Amino acid sequence: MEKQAAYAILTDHLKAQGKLRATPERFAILDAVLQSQGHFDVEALYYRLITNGVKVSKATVYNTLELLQECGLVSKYRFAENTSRYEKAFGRPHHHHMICLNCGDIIEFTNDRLERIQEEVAAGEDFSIQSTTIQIFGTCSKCTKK
Amino acid sequence: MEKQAAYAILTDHLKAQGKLRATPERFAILDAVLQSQGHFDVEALYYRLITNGVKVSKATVYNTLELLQECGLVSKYRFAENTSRYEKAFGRPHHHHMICLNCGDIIEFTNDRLERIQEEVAAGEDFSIQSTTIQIFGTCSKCTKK
DNA sequence: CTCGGTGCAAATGCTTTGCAATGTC
DNA sequence: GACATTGCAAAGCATTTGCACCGAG
Repeated sequence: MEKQAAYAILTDHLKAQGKLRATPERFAILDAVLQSQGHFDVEALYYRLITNGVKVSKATVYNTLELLQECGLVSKYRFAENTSRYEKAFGRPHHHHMICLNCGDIIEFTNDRLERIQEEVAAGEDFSIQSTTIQIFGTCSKCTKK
Repeated sequence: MEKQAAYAILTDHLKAQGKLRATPERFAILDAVLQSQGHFDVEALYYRLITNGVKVSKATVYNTLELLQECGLVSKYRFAENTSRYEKAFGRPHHHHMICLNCGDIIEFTNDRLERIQEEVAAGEDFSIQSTTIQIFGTCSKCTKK
């Protein structure tokens, strides 16, 4: 089950860093992230934690999300707004986004050729890739029809 | 000369919108943008304007940059930080960025195949593209060598 | 002369920080 | 016990807003 694997990744990361501690808050936040669907912002995640009876502060949510990002369990995005958006990255293939500027809908897509060309381009500059983001802004089919 | 063409684009846009006025501030900011090299943030542009003796407020800079974005004279980006970055879009081909997470350097690149595949992907979803952004995060060659 | 635009400063909203209290190791 | 981590509230920043004044049309 994915939960155990994700826990293991986090635990390993904590140990690997030497001084990081395994606190209940960190695992509670990881839980909440695993249960999430699609994209979420800190506000929504915090709200879900609180209403589920988990006592955490927003500061801890921010800190932990950064930690989870470091071990590849969540991805952080910044579309057009001034809020950061996150999404669970565990057990999901690397993918990109089409963002509808009208209704805000986000369509995910994957494309091997895009990945390969990006690698080629980076290699040409001796640039070593850590992560890539492709965002296509425009109007989705639903909004075009209206 | 590019300045005249850019002025014309802005003037046309103002007229086209019906109620927008041609104020000296708007053209002064456009001037400053045209003189810019690479990416800049509001702070830097504002500072350049002030030190050049142009009296504008930051609010106007924000407003005008949005206006210039609407008529395609500047592009707005959001890399990882919490500041928006802009760059002059006039007379430049559509391009993308590799961002070095170590030194912050930004390498620009263009690639026709990437553009074409993006179009294909969007077409497959009946999504009509307005703009696209590709960001490759990682380590640049200079930093790798160190 | 009318209303859109500007400057200023205050307000907003996301994110970070400082510090005492807490609990992991 | 030592010290990383937490919670809380205050501080920071980038960006936006409200409003009186100004000036383009």
